[in-house]
Amino acid sequence: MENYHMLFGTTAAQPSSSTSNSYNFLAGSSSLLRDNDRGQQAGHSASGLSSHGGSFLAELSGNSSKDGGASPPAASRGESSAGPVAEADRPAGGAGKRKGEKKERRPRYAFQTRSQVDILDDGYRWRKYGQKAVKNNKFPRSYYRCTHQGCNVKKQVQRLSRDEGVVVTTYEGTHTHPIEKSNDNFEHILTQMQIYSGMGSNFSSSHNMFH
DNA sequence: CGGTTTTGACCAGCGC
DNA sequence: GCGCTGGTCAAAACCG
Repeated sequence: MENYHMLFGTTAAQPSSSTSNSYNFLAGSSSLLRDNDRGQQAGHSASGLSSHGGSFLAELSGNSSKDGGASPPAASRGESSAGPVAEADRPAGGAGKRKGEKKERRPRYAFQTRSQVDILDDGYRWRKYGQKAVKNNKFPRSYYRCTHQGCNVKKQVQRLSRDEGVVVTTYEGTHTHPIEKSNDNFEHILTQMQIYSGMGSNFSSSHNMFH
């Protein structure tokens, strides 16, 4: 992930005005999504989408001061307070077992890529833990989590319905361990995708940036 | 066999 | 307060 950070580091690294300038290309994406919905859910579409994208961008670009650092990292996802008994009580499901854990905001980095494959090998190992169909997108969104112990990094991958070739990947959190694979591989994946960096006014493919 | 994906259900947040 | 939507869990299926 460090690689990504470096690659798109120009956005996040900006010391000043770090709020808005980062991820301008995401703004582009939101407009794309808006284009997608083709006006269904009139009245709801604009506000809903804008709010959706807005929060998305907000979380991405800056830390919301809403909670004000309320929760230190609980660090233990597997609280599993309920034993098998609860399972018997509730067949299939029981997702919301943990209670004490609050939402802690962690940095999120998102970008669009153009690729044929949803899952780009970024050097880390991911385990898929969910898949959900989102509104206004015919392609489902996939949720992945880093399999490394103690590493709570998550990422979600979604493909735009309009542009089948465009894949939006959102990373959440920071890896606390080195990459498993060599970085050469990363270079390899660049050859099969183009990164939309919408900063500035025109698109440029990462292809050119690195070669 | 171990790890990963699949898949339906549950839950929390938000809007109405 | 209800319903919709997105995010997560976990058992079962799947795959090397």
